[in-house]
Amino acid sequence: MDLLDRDGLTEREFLEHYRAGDYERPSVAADMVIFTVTNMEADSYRKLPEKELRILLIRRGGHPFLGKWALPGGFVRPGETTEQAAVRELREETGVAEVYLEQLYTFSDIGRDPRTWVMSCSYMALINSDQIQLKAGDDASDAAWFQVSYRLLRERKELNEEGYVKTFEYELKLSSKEEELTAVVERTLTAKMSSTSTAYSIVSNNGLAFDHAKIIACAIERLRGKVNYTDIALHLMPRLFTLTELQQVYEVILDKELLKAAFRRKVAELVEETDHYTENAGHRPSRLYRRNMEEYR
Amino acid sequence: MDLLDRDGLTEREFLEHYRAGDYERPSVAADMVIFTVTNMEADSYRKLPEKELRILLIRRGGHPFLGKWALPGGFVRPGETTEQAAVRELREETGVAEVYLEQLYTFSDIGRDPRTWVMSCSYMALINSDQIQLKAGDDASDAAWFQVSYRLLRERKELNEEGYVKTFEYELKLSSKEEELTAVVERTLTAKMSSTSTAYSIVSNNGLAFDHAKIIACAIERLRGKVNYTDIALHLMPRLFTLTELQQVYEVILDKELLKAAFRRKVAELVEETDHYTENAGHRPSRLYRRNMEEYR
DNA sequence: CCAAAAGTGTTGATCGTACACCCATGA
DNA sequence: TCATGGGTGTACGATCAACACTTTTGG
Repeated sequence: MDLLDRDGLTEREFLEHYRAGDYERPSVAADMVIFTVTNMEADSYRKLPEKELRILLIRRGGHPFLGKWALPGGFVRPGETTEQAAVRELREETGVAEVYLEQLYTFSDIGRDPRTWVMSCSYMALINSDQIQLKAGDDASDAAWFQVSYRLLRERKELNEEGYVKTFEYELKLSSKEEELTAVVERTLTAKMSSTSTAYSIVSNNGLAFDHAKIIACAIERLRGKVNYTDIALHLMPRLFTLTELQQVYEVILDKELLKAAFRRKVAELVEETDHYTENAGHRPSRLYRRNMEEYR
Repeated sequence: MDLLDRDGLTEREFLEHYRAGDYERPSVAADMVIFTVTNMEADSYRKLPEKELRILLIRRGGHPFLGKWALPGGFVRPGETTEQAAVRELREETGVAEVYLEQLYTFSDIGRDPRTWVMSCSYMALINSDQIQLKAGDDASDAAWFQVSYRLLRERKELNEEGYVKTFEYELKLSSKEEELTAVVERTLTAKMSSTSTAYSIVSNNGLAFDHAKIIACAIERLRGKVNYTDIALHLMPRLFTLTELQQVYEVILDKELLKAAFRRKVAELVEETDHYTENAGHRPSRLYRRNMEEYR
């Protein structure tokens, strides 16, 4: 089984003498969009608190993009996978270890980092509100949770001789107590006879570093897509929750209102009843549920 | 707007003096799973040819994995995105320029390439049978189209105190005229209270280089998933095709038989009628359709 | 009492599955 | 003529949207 190559070397000999060439290599960063859901206390004692979808951003303390807000992340180190790098960064920034983590997309546009050749392998993480309080903003004022809003602004379609081009413009708004960042991200779908391709581009950007507006847009779209056919949203819930709370989370992710009866039937098999109820709520107590670990997906 | 950093530099000054550190960097390769569908001529003059799903593999001419079969691909060069690298490789290997191209996943396991630190940003390409004949195996006997079969072998589920582990074992079989490669790929879904993660691993592997069995499995799963809710399969069709041919392509991708009536209703809005018909078929002529460029997705 | 939410039942539309049936061709 | 595929109609069940209605609490 010792095949010899053109130079008469076995694989072992080849590897022993292998020298990585002098080709230029990119740096690879793992950047993460960390989602959580928080409560906005309501005025009336009867009303339930409203839910808000938030992501964690870090203020840049050095060039480039000094003072702008960026996704938590960092370079992948030797001996580490991109996923391990993401987990490491996550723990450094939030102190949280066990979360839902999913690779999103690898961005490699030239010039996306003005310093040098850097690709970003991006991840989405979901943290529930239980875990979040442990260690909120570690590096003090340099980290903050921003409320997310992502809405379709405009939709265009142009036909040409070989196909069509569809353009979707989304407005991404991120707001913390002190700041509001806005970006417009465009998704372009180019359909020709024998090809179809999708490309993102940043139309305008106020306050976000690098191409992170794209990455955030990508994450929100993935989250919205998956919410409908997986139990992914349950990773944003504390251990015990009411079905109304779960519905609020779905609503805040999808940015649209859902019907109660239909929603309950839909999520019925994703959750499990407990014998616990909410108390002192100003209205009828609500049964508490937990994630169903028995079935599905 | 000229912010100064800790060293009193503007962004421009900082960038002018920026020197990429001596950190070790990974090589990044773009590897592609190129799918096409071919006809297997049938015996009887009445019968339609059977469709086969195929992917392109290249035989390794040097260490490591000398003699094994690998996905077409190569290192991403400076000044190039991973997608551009994929397009370049695609043209080099097949001579085809306009195809459906989609990024799949970035694999970064340590040791996946025994030579050095290499990540693989993987892509899936779909080529229709019109394009394919132009330039089949460029590098002669070193490239070949392999018929794909990917079947669930076993499914396990283990419960433990903090959640469960589900394991799916798939058999990947790739056959060309001369060779048959087999691999078993395992997908493991680990669900704990506040996290869920999926991991692929190669259980056995006979004839494929690197971790390419994983990449191929990933591509097939993506293709199967998308077939059901997009018009992606149309990229595998020639310009004009019958609905039965399209159905055959769906069947060969999903590896299951579909009902004619239901299928036709489902794809009705993805295609457009033409006034052309098949001829000399040994049975009733069939209307030819083309991809509908008006609507959807 | 009553505001607010918890929770359930019904109806009609849409969609997928399954099956049955008739039509048209050319060797 | 008849094997083979082309093409359509219908019926049943599951799922989902929309709405209406009853129940239960705490101030």
